[in-house]
Amino acid sequence: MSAEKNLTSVRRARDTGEGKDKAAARDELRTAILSGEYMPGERLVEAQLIERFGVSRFNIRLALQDLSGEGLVEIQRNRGAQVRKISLAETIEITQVRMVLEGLVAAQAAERVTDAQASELDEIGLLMRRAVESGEFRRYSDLNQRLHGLIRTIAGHATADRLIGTLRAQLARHQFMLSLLPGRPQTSLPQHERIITAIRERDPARAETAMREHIASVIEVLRSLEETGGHP
Amino acid sequence: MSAEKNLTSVRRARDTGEGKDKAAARDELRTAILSGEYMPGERLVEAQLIERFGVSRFNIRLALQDLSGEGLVEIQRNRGAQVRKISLAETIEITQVRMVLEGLVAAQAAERVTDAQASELDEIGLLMRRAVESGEFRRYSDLNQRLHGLIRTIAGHATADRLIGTLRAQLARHQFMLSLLPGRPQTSLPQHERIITAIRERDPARAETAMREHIASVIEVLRSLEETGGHP
DNA sequence: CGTCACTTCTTTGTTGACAATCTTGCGCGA
DNA sequence: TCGCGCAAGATTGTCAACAAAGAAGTGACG
Repeated sequence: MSAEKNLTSVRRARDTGEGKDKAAARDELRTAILSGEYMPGERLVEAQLIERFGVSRFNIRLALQDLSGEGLVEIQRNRGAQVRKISLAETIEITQVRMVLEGLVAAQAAERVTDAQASELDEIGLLMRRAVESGEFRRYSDLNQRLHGLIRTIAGHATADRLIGTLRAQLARHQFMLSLLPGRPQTSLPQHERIITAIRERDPARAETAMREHIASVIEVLRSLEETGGHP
Repeated sequence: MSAEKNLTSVRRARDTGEGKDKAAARDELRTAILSGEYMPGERLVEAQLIERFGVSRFNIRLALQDLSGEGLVEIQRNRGAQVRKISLAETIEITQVRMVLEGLVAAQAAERVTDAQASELDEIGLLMRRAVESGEFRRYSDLNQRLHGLIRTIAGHATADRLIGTLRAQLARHQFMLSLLPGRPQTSLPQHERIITAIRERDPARAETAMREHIASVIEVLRSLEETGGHP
């Protein structure tokens, strides 16, 4: 059962120059955490992870170390690792950082977008509108991710891209909840359309403003949760 | 000679909950890299580091792993670690990210500044003006760091703070060069004063704009270097 | 009945040896 | 002389056993 997995992981190890099993363990464990399989605060006992992933303890520890660097896991000396808890206050901070970073990326996307990419943006916008009109919220959420991802691709800003990726991962659980709040799609759809329009018209300043307003409205929601006592 | 060092590192290990020698090795190695003791591209051979820091190989590896996460070191499988080279293009990207992050921090500082902190800002501004007038560029550079640090303290934005710290570290060498460019202080002094004024008057939007203009002018300098072929 | 010290067990941290890989220097032949 | 393979050395990657720390259970004492 582990033969094929070993082969692929070895293959990738050759290509990327990473520890053969460490990378596999890290990726699988990250996926497990993001999918909610391990809850925040839950202890990650090395022996259990060894059994689950079939990887040596050495590589498990390296993987945990990596995820600690990504902010998904917290390691306490002699006390092991646990899934990091992220408070609502910290969620707001992270989203604020995402706001300015994605704003930067949107501006650069507006400077670099090609005609082909512009029509791709338009298409996503169209699909989003349809999804909202027909109440397909899950599909809308997927399109949302695809839109932000495409904008990041267009911008080609590796540094911002990497940071946004790790920040988004830390909020994976919260974002999921947010997109399901009542009225959210009706609020965010026009925001998304403004972002698309600004990038398509190659207007960096307006693209940045539109992106920031969009994420600022997410922060507003988070702040309101803070007051009504909606705990993480 | 290593007795006292071991004592302090053990002490800190207890307090922070980190590996006793790993943290020491990481900090010392980072300092060595930032001070230019190891040049970009230079190989960091584990055996040498063991001898230099008097730390076990295990902890040296952990330290290298950490610094890799900070972007100071690049690790290639079976080929060891080397000081990461940062191209001019990447320097620009990193500075762009710093621009938006420090802008965010400046805005939040304007919202939270106390009267005592406001006068401290004023004082730094005064000292900066004096330093420029008397041509003390080294002192001006120090005050520059102190100003940005104070703003970050006032803002109290842990997430942005941490990211800015790692980004600044990656550029440590370049920043040093930049502050010595002819005419730089005359350009940046009024920018700094505008930042101080905006924060003191508790105007977040203007504080953010001023900070971004300040760092944008750094990016302009970098872009000009890019064209004249001023290599990293 | 609660609490404190002690013991036991679980879990993590560290080390040294060994294996895999890369690099370097050498010799051979064209 | 130059290029090519091969072997020796250097360097990193991995593992399994051991040491140390923390957590949990136990029993005696107030």
